[in-house]
Amino acid sequence: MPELPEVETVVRTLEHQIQGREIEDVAVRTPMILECDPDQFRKTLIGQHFRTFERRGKYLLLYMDSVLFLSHLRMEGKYYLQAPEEPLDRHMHVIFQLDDGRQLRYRDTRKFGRMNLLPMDTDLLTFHGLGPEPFWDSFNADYIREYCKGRKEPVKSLLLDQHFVAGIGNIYADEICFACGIRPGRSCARMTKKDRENLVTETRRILTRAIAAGGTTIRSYTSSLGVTGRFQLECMVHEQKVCKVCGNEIRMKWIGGRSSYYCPHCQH
DNA sequence: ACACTGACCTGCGAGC
DNA sequence: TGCTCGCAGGTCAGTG
Repeated sequence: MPELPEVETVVRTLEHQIQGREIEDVAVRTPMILECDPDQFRKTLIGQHFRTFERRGKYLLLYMDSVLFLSHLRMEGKYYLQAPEEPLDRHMHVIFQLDDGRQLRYRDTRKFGRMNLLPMDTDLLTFHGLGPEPFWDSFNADYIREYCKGRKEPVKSLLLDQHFVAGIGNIYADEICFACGIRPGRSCARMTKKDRENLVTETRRILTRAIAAGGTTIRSYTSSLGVTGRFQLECMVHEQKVCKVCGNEIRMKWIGGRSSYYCPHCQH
């Protein structure tokens, strides 16, 4: 569920909570969460401090003293800051003991999330083949036109393609299509110049609003609250029954293996 | 080269 | 009540 705005919220919350803290110990209870050797992971992180906090697409980038700690929450990954006395449940897979006595706990019911350690100088521009961030100048109408050359896939699938643009998931993809008045199943080859321009502005507008909404929750974080974002923005179409603009019934269609919600009256 | 499908996981809710 | 089944979704490997 975490998409770009939620990951951004998690990054900023962690920055606020644990910047400068040292990792005293690491317990890896579920090795499959790691993309590297668990012993190596533990040994490398012990003694390192959390220095700077960034995001690229849906990846959390935690820069330590001499290593880049990478975390992807996938569907249900969450971080908790808790006291060691608080009980662990069976979904808490990686525990970081901090030098202030607290523990940073990674919880993930479906074990889809992944962690890795990479060199500090890892090139994040081309990292994992990720496309531009929605807020980069390089994500513009001309870029979309070039990317779509020779492609016929649905606009919805395009938005979910992390090589096209980084950070958008199923919920925001539906919302962006609605905001643009484009049916999610329409071929990207049939977008007009105006559609491409709208896609850029509406993507940025919706993500900006969602980040702002997520950001407002940061103030209320307590030490044990899950550092995560549920969807902060009120959805216009995703999982809705009735269109909030025209009152028509919202339809659900299977596009690229994803449930896709749209208003047949407002979107063409 | 592009497009589509299944696997990875687990919890939950619908239906019988 | 208790079981099975399908669905949720991000990413990537595999296939057409």
